[in-house]
Amino acid sequence: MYNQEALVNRLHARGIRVTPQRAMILRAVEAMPGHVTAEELYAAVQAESPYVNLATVYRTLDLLKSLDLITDADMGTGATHYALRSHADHHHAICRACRHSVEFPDHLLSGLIHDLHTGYGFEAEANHIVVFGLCAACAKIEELHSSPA
Amino acid sequence: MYNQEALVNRLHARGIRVTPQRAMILRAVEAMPGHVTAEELYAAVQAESPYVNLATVYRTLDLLKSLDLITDADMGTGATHYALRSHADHHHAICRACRHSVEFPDHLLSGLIHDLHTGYGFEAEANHIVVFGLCAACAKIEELHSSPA
DNA sequence: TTGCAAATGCGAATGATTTGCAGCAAATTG
DNA sequence: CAATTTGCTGCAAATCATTCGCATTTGCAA
Repeated sequence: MYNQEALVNRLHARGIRVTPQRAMILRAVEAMPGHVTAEELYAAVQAESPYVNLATVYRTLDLLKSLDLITDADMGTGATHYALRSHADHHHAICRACRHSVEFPDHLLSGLIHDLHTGYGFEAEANHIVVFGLCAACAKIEELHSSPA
Repeated sequence: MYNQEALVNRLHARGIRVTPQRAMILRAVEAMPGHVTAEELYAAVQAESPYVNLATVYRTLDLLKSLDLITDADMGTGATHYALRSHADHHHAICRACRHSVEFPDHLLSGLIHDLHTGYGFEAEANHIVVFGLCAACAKIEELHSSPA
């Protein structure tokens, strides 16, 4: 898996200070699977050391984002979800009814990304696209509700 | 263009009360082009009558959303943008550097929507998809900054 | 060691959205 | 019609994620 120190090394390599709190946050990001909220990371880091501030978590997340090491996505829950860039090989289709999310692979977007590039010169950062809609089950339910008009 | 009373009629048709404030908000939604924030609608309606509350604007927007008459999209500005469902025949590619947005047509997503449907039974409501990335100009600038490594 | 820039903690501020609740208006009932 | 139920509104207060100001601490360089 991940080096568990990969992010720390990346920061070092770029001559960025790696403070204890940053190291803890970085390790937490790497250790947690998939997408995490700032709050969840905060909780994880607190378990290790209670003297890390939520604001610092946000600031570190911002730093990592600006270095392109993590990606963020709005999954429609109110809180931003973060994930390692290297984890971003899939996307999400989220059902607006049951809130469940279906992951779908990267290549379903390759057409769109290609078209945006050739047609508009736009470099889509399609790392964690979120598409809303209705999952199979909920779509069926909606249908029942609307058809007997 | 739009009937200017189309939404009002739709509500009537569904047996939903059309109060003065709702009528004003509905007309404002129809009159304003493209995507609007709740705050902008609020301002527009205030101009007509100062006794309409922001909470009512939100509540009406929720109502319209639940009736599928409008769509909402997070354009990354903090505030949700609303648009008439009938206006939703395009999508947005937003540059994370210059914040400009490129509109792209519906059909670039047809492949994705089709794949999600056949592969996952997911009914994507791809009315106002927002894709972030870099526009042609900003991509070039980024390139200059990173290449001399 | 001295100094300065960068990083942190803390609590307060922000900004969009929601909610509780009392008052009102419209629709429904008898 | 009067009475009653149902739903809408305004208001102000509450939420919730995120950011800021600012005083303090830390890391690294001279």
